[in-house]
Amino acid sequence: MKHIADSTVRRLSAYLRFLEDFETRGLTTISSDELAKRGGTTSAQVRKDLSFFGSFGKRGLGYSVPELAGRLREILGLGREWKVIIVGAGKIGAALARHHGFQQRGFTITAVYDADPQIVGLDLDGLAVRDAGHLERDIHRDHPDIAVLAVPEQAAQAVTDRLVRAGIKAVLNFAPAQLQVPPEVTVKTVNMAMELEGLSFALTNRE
Amino acid sequence: MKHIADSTVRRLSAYLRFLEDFETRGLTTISSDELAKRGGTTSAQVRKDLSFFGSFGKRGLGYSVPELAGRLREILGLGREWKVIIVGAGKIGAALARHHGFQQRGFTITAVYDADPQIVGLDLDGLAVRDAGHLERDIHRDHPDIAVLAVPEQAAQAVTDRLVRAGIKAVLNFAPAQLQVPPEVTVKTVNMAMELEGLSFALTNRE
DNA sequence: ACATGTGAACTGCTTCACAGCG
DNA sequence: CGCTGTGAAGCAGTTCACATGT
Repeated sequence: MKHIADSTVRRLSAYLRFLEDFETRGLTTISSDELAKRGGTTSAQVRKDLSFFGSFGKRGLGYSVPELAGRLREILGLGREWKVIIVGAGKIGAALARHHGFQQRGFTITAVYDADPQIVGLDLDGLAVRDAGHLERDIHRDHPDIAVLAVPEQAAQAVTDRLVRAGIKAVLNFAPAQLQVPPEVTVKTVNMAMELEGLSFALTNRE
Repeated sequence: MKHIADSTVRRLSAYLRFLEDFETRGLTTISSDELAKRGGTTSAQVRKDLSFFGSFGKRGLGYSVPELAGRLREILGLGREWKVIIVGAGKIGAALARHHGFQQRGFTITAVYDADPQIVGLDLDGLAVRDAGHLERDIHRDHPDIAVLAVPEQAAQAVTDRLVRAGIKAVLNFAPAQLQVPPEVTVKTVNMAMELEGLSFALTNRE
């Protein structure tokens, strides 16, 4: 398949959210222009984004809401359950483990790990924190698809190396570190410090 | 000033992190190439990024670590304290309030708000959760610089409108919503659901 | 008539390559 | 000589504009 830009995937994800909203409101068709307005983009952008994957619309009419939503779920790989493990049960890891919003879209948290004996064994809304020493064993047994990394900066690369060696192919990284991974592994990094500094820059340099 | 790309600012932020690491290790000079390797980019990119703001290096030698770190702090606006309020003290908001990592770089959490009477008054590591009804009054009195939005999706736009009307110029948004704000307000959105879907897409469509 | 789908034009970020200077 | 600083070239993502289909 032709390479799809990251920005395109993010917009597809946004379109799906809007379509689900329209779906619950009982609307059956939508135009690229309406979709664009909700997503803060342009109708041409919407049509171009969708065109990478086929022709889903009817000329002169627009798109069928349920059909397009279905196609987007397919494209984004949301037609199945993804097993997610959380590594690091500190403040952020624990908050994510307790956050039940992911379940909705098919992301199931199957385990939470920590290296601190004080934390191992704690209950997080029904999930017992496991010993990080068992990561490899558990990954070989349970085959989780995605690892959420919420460990301290200094541990991030070492833990990532272990996850990759054990077969993990997708990592959502909350540590403020630039992770090195082989090309077959996908990493998305959420760096709150960086975002705050981006705001600091904007506040400082606005004219 | 010439417009600076978002990607450039994010890299500057990363360079600063590496420089601080070098600083603590006592190194005094660094080349664009070393900086590039740590940041997963190229030396030309590093030099181009810096060139927007001046000429900080010595030809044939590289950059002075403390000097460049200082210049980057200046550029990013980190030479001062930024007052940050957190709106929404649910799982994510509370975790952020307790996360002391922000303090390090000059971001001080001055208040936390929630609309739920069950939550108002709770103590989060020394910060009492305030009633969201007092947002406007407090903003006029305390002049916070940045608002972190950690409220449910349905409330996100309405709360943003209140913040903007009260004078907030920078928002870090954790709600899965596309916020509408006037041009003088900067918004950065962290959308974990979208990141997970990006990983789902990558896992589904890798060849 | 109306909205899609798509080459072509455009914009802007990244990479190249080399002149300039310590 | 080595590494920076920077125009020029290259490339990728966005926008334009219109032919196409209903």
